[in-house]
Amino acid sequence: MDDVAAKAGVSRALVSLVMRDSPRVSDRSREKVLAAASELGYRPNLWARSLASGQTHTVGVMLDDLHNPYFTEMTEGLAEAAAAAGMQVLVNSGWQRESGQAKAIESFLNLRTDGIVLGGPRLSADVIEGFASQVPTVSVSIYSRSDHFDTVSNDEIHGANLIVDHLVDLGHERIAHIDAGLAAGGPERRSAFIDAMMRYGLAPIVVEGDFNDDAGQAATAQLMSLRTPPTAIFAGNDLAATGVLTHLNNIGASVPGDVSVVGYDDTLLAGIGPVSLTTVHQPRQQLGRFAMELLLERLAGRSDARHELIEPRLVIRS
Amino acid sequence: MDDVAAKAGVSRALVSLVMRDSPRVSDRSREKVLAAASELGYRPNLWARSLASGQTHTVGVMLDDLHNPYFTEMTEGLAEAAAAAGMQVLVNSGWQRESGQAKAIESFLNLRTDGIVLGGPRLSADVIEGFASQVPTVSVSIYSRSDHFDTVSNDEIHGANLIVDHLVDLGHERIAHIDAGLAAGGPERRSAFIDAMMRYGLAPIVVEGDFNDDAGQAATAQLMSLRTPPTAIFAGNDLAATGVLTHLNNIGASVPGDVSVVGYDDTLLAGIGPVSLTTVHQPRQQLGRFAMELLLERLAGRSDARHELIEPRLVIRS
DNA sequence: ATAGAGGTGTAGAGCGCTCTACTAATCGGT
DNA sequence: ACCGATTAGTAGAGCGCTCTACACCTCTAT
Repeated sequence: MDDVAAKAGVSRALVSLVMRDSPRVSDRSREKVLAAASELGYRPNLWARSLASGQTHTVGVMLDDLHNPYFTEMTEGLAEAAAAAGMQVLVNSGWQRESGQAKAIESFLNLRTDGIVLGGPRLSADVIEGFASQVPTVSVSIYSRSDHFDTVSNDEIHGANLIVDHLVDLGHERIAHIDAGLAAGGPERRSAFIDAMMRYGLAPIVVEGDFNDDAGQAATAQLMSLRTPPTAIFAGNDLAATGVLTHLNNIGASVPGDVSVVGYDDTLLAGIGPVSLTTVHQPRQQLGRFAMELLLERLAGRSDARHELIEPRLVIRS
Repeated sequence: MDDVAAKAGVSRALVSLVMRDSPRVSDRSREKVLAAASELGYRPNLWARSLASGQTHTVGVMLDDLHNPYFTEMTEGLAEAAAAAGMQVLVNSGWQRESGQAKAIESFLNLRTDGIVLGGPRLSADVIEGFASQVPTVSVSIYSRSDHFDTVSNDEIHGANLIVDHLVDLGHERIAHIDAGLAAGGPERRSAFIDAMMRYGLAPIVVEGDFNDDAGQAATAQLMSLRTPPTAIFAGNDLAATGVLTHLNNIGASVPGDVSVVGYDDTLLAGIGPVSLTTVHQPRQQLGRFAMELLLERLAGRSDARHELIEPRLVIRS
């Protein structure tokens, strides 16, 4: 910066102003500085800038699992919104473990990121509040009523109801749900399913599963070996639903002829021709954009917590 | 840091040493400092540290497309290796455009990351060399013989040959390839496809596409409207192949009955039961780990370029 | 002619660390 | 009793920026 200032015959402070697009610089000086800078190959050091200004212009994004398209698509929306606001995105994986998540967050705190976004936290609200007081924090996909951090989540109850309504409309009475244990959204979807079924006076059939293909297959094998197998299966998410399809395909059952199958999330998978899965759409990229908006509001001064619930919608396929 | 030093009754320099786990500190002082630090809730500012030390301990990872599981899985392997080496990973998307990639890299340069990893660069070797001289750079999935940056790539020629051999073995003669323009691996796959077809004395049918679902659908629509449509389609990657499947499904063509479809990459999508796509497997996480290793070697002082080629294998599905 | 306003530019003290060079204390070994 | 080596700790000058306070110049209105 000193070299550029010397070459342009101005002060270091002026170079700083030019680099930050300040309007307080005359066109003549601006040009001189820009010319000197490009000639010397000068580029401002963003970290030194952060140190001096106290703002890092970075957001730390902790993802439970980089492997899960749900989170990466959310991050995509978030990154877009961040870029528009002139912010960097720092991604850390929590490796599907609580300890990994804690480590990821610790490193964001040390880096003094301007904000933290949690994608599928496995941490209790207490723990989150612990650092949310130090840095604006938004939790995505896990609902909470905390006063200290914002949340953006899907209305799981509504989503599960959409599915049950749809299946009942089609005339189904023996509807089974493959749950997802404690994974993000799993418990809510299960209990909403049970409630909805009870409301219709139908027996809620629930088997244990997880958010992956294998679990879907195994659970379907169990369900189809019942004395009276279900006529419809609501899988915990799309990945599990494809497992359902695979098993049904293996035993020669037709879909939706013999059994109806519904997924959840409307990931890329559901839309593929031969899969064509009816599912609940969650606007993942929008979720990410929303999270970024909340963060920006916090940075702009808002101090009360906001909890956004996003309305899902049913995508009817075959 | 001053407060901690005062509280512990030592100098600021000693606090610095303790925070960096220096062996040059007595156990007694170490305990005093640690106690004072935790009492005051002190945590070192990693950016100030970077400024002073000249090392940022971050790697910038530019991904052509966050949406593509190929890249995120690669990043997963890379992030793991980075964490093991005590480095942060900064992820930026290039939004599938050359200009987006340039912007992403620009920001890494401004941040002075210790290294840059390019996941599927759409930039020419010249451009890459331009910044590779300033910061250690590894390009993943695009082969190059440059002396100025390292590459980790898949043996695309071998992969494309595996596919053509397989399809010819199945008796196909009208085989079409949907290419991926200049996207990572695209040109290599296309030219290897053409060579392999020529070797069999078969006419290489090539249409233009890209590494996404839409491009796959559009290209398939073109192919199927030919007077004599191909009996087999080799898509540039799995994502494009799912587009192929979707279109074929829409027009009522059966796979593999009417048309055989082959993808590339063996992503998550290919393994799904109802998709069951024959494809070429690339060890993506290993690719990422490899890239990180090369980067660490560079940081440790290696100055000659290394170009690693990874052998792919065919995964035969339906 | 003069004061005030607005537009440009500068000096210099930080931001929170690390690093080099140095001092002081301790430790065998002669 | 003295020496050099080792160990433990410190002072203070950076690292590359921003930011506050202030100086200077040119207008315009009185």
